[in-house]
Amino acid sequence: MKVATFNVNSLRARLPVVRQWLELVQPDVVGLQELKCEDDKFPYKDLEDLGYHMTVYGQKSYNGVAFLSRMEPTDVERGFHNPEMPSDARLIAATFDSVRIINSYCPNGTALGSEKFAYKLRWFEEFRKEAANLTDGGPCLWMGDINIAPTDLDVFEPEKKANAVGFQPEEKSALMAITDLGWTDLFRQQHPEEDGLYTFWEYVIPNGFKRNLGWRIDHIYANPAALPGAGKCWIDKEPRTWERPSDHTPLLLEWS
DNA sequence: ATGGTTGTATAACAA
Repeated sequence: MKVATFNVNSLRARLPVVRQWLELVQPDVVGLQELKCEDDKFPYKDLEDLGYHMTVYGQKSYNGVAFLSRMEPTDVERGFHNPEMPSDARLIAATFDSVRIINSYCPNGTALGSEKFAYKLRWFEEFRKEAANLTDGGPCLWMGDINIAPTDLDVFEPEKKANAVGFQPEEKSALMAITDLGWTDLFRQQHPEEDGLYTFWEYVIPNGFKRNLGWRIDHIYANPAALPGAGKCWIDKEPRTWERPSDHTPLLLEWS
């Protein structure tokens, strides 16, 4: 089956792009991020004719994650288990046939030294704790907008990013503390040397997409049990070229 | 050059 992750930056604003892309690519499971709507404003009726189950965890204005899937998922979980964590809608997990998929919209961090930056690090630490047991069990994929570029290959002009949120040593360490437990970055595994392969281009940089001034911050990770099922992993840049695009573009995985 | 754009609590904030 074809699995995808796509930060849509408002699903309602992105309906034409998302519909066209679903019809063109025919993915079996899609993890969406940045819905920017509450559950009761989710555009179920605008998507129902495309034949997807919709499993939603939304909130007002910000964040929000969902699955669109051909098959009905089981064992849906929303948010962290830890009740001490804020209840922002950034995390949804479900099982599709035999594979567990975690779809996350990791915090952006906003600015160095800010409360939101501290929350980002706390969020990754909590995720590390809660996901620690998942690398020992059955097949599991972790995907989404990770909001961290792991290496110099993953961002334009890395030498100028000393103060850039998403490229700080403590952010990379927070991500590595998770991936070191046994998560493989499938796209990087398949493109171990190549730079300039991005999933996100800021709106604010003039012609940033055309000039390929981007970041690879959307990832799909496989645990050890999921590795044998992982086929090709690729970035689909096409929807970023369409009218009123998201600032992100989808990352896909062939899974069997 | 601390700019630029897009989205949502249509004012200010988030990204």
